[in-house]
Amino acid sequence: MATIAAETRFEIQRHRILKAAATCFNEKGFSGTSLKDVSRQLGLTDAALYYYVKNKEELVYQCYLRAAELGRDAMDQGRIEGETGFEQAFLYIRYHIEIMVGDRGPVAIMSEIPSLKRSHRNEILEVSRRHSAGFEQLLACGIEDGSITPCDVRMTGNAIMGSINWIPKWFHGNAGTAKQIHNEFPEILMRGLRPNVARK
Amino acid sequence: MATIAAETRFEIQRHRILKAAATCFNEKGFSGTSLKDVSRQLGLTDAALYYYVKNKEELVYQCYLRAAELGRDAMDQGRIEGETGFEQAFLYIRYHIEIMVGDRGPVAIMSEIPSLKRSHRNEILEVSRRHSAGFEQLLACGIEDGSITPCDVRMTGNAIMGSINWIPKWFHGNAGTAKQIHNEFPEILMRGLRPNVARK
DNA sequence: CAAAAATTTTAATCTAGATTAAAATAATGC
DNA sequence: GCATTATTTTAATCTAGATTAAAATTTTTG
Repeated sequence: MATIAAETRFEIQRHRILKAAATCFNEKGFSGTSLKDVSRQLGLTDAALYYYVKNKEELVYQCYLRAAELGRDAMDQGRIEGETGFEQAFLYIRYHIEIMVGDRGPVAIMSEIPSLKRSHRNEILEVSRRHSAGFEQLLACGIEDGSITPCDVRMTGNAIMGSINWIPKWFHGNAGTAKQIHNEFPEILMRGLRPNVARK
Repeated sequence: MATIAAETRFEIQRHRILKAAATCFNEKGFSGTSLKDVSRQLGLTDAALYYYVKNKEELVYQCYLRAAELGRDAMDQGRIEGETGFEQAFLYIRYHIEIMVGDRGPVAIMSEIPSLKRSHRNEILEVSRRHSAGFEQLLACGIEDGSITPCDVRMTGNAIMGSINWIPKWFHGNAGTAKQIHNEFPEILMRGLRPNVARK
């Protein structure tokens, strides 16, 4: 078999595990998925997982870290490529969703932060807050530069992020739907924010 | 102590239990909450819960049934009171959110349907589908009567319901925020759907 | 108030699933 | 191919938490 540097091999397997775990967690929740659920997907034994993560809590934590990283990447890219605040927000959403429903997914929904141990919980909460704040900032910039109609950025952000976070609850890997989602969702989520030339 | 008819007393307690359970489930998930978590909130023993529900699965099931009922009520009321499709959808959202963040809440998020036993799962899925379909129909009516701008009602419905479903993940009972949510959210979720007199 | 019914608790039992240690197997470098 | 390192499995252990039965307590009814 092709020789692969140890670290790479390890990282690949670790990565597969995180994706399998994310699938399970999204579907059945943290406590609802057993390590056997995860390992079975990979043709492994549950005990094998302990070679890659310290324990189950660590597994969720890593999933969340990865989710945060992917979200951050999407936002960075949106920031770079968009001109106006609107475009930046729009592109961020587009990229984030593309990742969630595409090959790099599934991405774990951070819906069980309370299950994490204190230090991890605090870290994820912090990262999560930063992400929300970043999005709100995009919106604020858009309002500033006139590309977004004035609104409560906190609540608007919550609404949009909620929609995005909920996607894995109803999307289960159908390719057609995936295309539909990433084609339509950014527009659906942002269309209320276009400043109107004339509205009574 | 004031004498209360047995059935009423039972129903009251049962109801308190469902609300306490919904709080826990929303926060920590199905498997993540122990019956002790629920009973502790009420000053009871975990064993006492078995007088009201057959088992833990039944408890979630009942929570979901109640959530479905409240959602249905809100939609009915929106249908009755609104004139146009837009108004009906808007009012439904308003009422539903009012319930979720108000005194009748918390309402359980139906995020762990897979944890239900088959028959319950099927029933909840059916009810849930019906609810989505009902909302999509409101949107379709709105498009029909010109109060809503043409759009993909399936995807738009998913987006809006996702926002709503996610609310309990970040709202934790603060009265000020509650007011803000139910004042602003309906507008935030629906503002993209107003037909525009003029848009390039 | 006393009997009957309703509600709750106490004290077990039982099980799934997390975790671990030691053994077995596979991959790699020389 | 051999020695070493990496990976996985087998086979225990251990524990939290669901569930239950019987006893205790509280409420209701006549």
